This record gives sequence, C-alpha cells and structure tokens, in this order.
Amino acid sequence: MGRQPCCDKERVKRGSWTVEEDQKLVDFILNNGIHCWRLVPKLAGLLRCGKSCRLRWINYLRPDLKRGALSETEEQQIIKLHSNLGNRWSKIASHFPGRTDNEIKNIWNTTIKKKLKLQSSDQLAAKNIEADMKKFISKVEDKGLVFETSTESSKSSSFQELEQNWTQEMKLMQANLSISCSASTSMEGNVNPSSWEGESNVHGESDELFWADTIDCSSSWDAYNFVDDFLHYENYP
DNA sequence: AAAACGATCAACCGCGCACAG
DNA sequence: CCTGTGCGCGGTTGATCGTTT
Repeated sequence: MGRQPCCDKERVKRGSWTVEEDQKLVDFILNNGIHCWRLVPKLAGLLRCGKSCRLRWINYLRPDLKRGALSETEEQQIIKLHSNLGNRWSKIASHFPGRTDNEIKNIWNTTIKKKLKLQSSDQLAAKNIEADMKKFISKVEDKGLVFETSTESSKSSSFQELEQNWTQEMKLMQANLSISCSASTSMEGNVNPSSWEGESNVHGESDELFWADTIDCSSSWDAYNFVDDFLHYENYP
C-alpha cells in the first residue's frame, strides 16, 4: 500500500505557471502569509496543489530572491561546502541568502561538476605525462644517449627542469618545443614528426633503422608523440 | 534556413522526518 | 507507542533557449 498522493492529480493543473497564477499566489501570500500550504491554492483560487505553490513561491516568487549568475568566489564557496556537507543542498543554500537549494543544485549539476571533472582529468593527464617522461628519460640514459631540449622560453639540460617544462608545455599545448637527440652511433636524417602517424619515418622500413639527429616538434603534442613512440618501439637505438 | 545537439533551469516526484492526535 | 498528515529535501525530468553543423 503506497502513500496517499498529496492532491487529486486529475483536477490539478501542472506544468509552467502563468503570469496570472503567479500574481494570484503573490497577492495571496503577501496579504495573508503562509499558514498551511495545503490550503493556499484553495484560498488563493488556484488549481494547483499546495506543494506546487510552495515550490513556486520559494524558488521563483519570493521577494528576497537574488537573481543572476554566481560569482567565482561564490562557486568556490559552494565547492568547499559541498566537500563538507555532500548533497545537502538546503544546508549549502542557507549560506547564500537569496539563493535557493534548487538553484544551487542546478548550478552544481550543470556548471561546477563539469568544471571539477575537467580539472581532475587535466591533473590526471599531467601525471601520466610525467610518468611517461620519467620512463623516457631513463630509457634514453640507459642507452647512453645525450638528450637535450629547448623551449621558446627557456633552454635546459637538466632532466628535472625538462620534466617541469614538458608538463607545462603539454598543459598549454601550444608552445614550440624542439628536442634534439644525439646518438652515440651514427644516425642520419631529419624527421618531421607530423608524419609519424601511420608509416613512421622515424622507424624506417622493416629492420632498417635510422635515427634522427634532430627532431623538431612544432608543438608539445608532437613532442609527446615522439616520447610515446620512443617508449613503445623496442628497436630504437 | 533548418535540423541536431547541448546547456540550463523550472517543475515534478517520491521519500523521510516531525509532529499532533 | 501508533498512525495520519504536512512539509522539506534531494533526485530527476522535460521544456526552452542558444549554439553548432
């Protein structure tokens, strides 16, 4: 046996509120106040259930409602409160006079959640890049190769600095980065990394290997592809 | 210009809690 | 205690509007 419905759904209007309905509700509440939501529609002359009237008043018609987008500071505050309180929207909303729980919930679900997801995937990507970079560097060192890099803004031969630069570059995905590898054995050829997809020029055909003296990457993304290639191609020098 | 898609937000629904009888 | 009732809360839906294809 289920719970009794709060109103007779057959005889009650649903959906969006009209201007006339809004006016009736506002007039009634301002003149009489709220004593019992169940009686409000009857007394105000509305074909709505009490629950619907309450929601309309609280979320839309209340005179003390604050309108407009939330500021960056308010968003940060919501994130902080949410981490402490979880999905307790009414509690969170109580910290923002003029804002409703429904509004905060909507903002969380549409805007903030998305922003946080994006942030964490960025962090994850940065971590993965760092890990690959460490592998790359140790592989290069194991093979007795000298590895140097330079960016437009800085030149660095320190691996630690390089890692930092690389991560930053990857995050920005826009800076020019050039990598130069000098091998102890004699290698030939210049490679344009943009053609690495499919038949790779770096690998050469079949067993015949050749190695680039210099690899110019037009973006950090190219540079990362190079690292990825190097890590996954066992027959590199 | 129109269809498809995505974002936003008002409104609804069902559940749990508080409280009166 | 037990039961019925009303309210508030959180999850979800669906209409609408703006943007992209």
